[in-house]
Amino acid sequence: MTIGEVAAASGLPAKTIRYYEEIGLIRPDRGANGYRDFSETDARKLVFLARARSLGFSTEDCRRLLSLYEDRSRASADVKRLARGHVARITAKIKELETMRVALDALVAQCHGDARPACPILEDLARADS
Amino acid sequence: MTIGEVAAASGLPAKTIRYYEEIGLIRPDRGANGYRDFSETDARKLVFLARARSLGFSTEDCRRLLSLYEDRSRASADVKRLARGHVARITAKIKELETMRVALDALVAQCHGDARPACPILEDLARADS
DNA sequence: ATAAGGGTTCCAGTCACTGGAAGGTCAAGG
DNA sequence: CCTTGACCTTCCAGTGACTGGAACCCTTAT
Repeated sequence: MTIGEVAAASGLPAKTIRYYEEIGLIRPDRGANGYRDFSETDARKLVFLARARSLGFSTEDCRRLLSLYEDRSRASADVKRLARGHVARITAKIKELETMRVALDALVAQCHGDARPACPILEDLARADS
Repeated sequence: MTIGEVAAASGLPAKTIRYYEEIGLIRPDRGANGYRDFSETDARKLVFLARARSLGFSTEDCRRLLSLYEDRSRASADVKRLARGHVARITAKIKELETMRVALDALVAQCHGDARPACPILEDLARADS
């Protein structure tokens, strides 16, 4: 398969697939003309990567997940631990964003939003203790 | 004030303050020895920036907020619109992360997490339609 | 004289792509 | 046979918001 074909099959842009090769996530063969030649296995890995990335796994996590995926003697505990760590990071990020949103919502609610300059939002930003 | 003093006063690392000067968010004077010499106004701006960044505003948003902050004839509506846009982006990001977390939680719950290779997490990742 | 603890600049790296330039390859149509 | 267009290739630069480090200067105290 050409890069265009696996791109269509995986939903990943060709640029991204080249990048994944560059960082060693995949190693497609090359044809006589220098074009990449993707096997079914490569295509499956790309689908795997697309899904893992869409779940927010870093490319380094993806590398580990791929090697677990290919390791028939893996322990599911290893996969689970990795996933749990990722969930923890996501949860922390959500909390951080929620905190911001709560603070911002309060400020936005207080602001008249008219033509006058008085603005609780700017006043808050200028306060050192907030 | 020296950079170390405003760093302590604002809570921002000196490196970050230099970066803010580089991108034009502040323009501190220079002493005869080449050292940056921060005014009270600079210090207040840095506090403002620290707070705005902690609420997740981008540096470009910060630039606009700072210019509104300094504009005595501003309309609070402009500030509010900017803040609302930011809240919308945060909300969208939270939704995206929540979606990931729900999917991941479900997968983690299904995984035995033992020494055996069978793993619903990897099986999901390998599925093209998920 | 020197050592410590500031300050300065500049360069490189982070993460995961993305855009663009310059050029090679291939199949189809005139 | 030539061209056109759609592919493919590599390489370089840029994104955002810093952060680390090297190499060097300034000030003060000992």
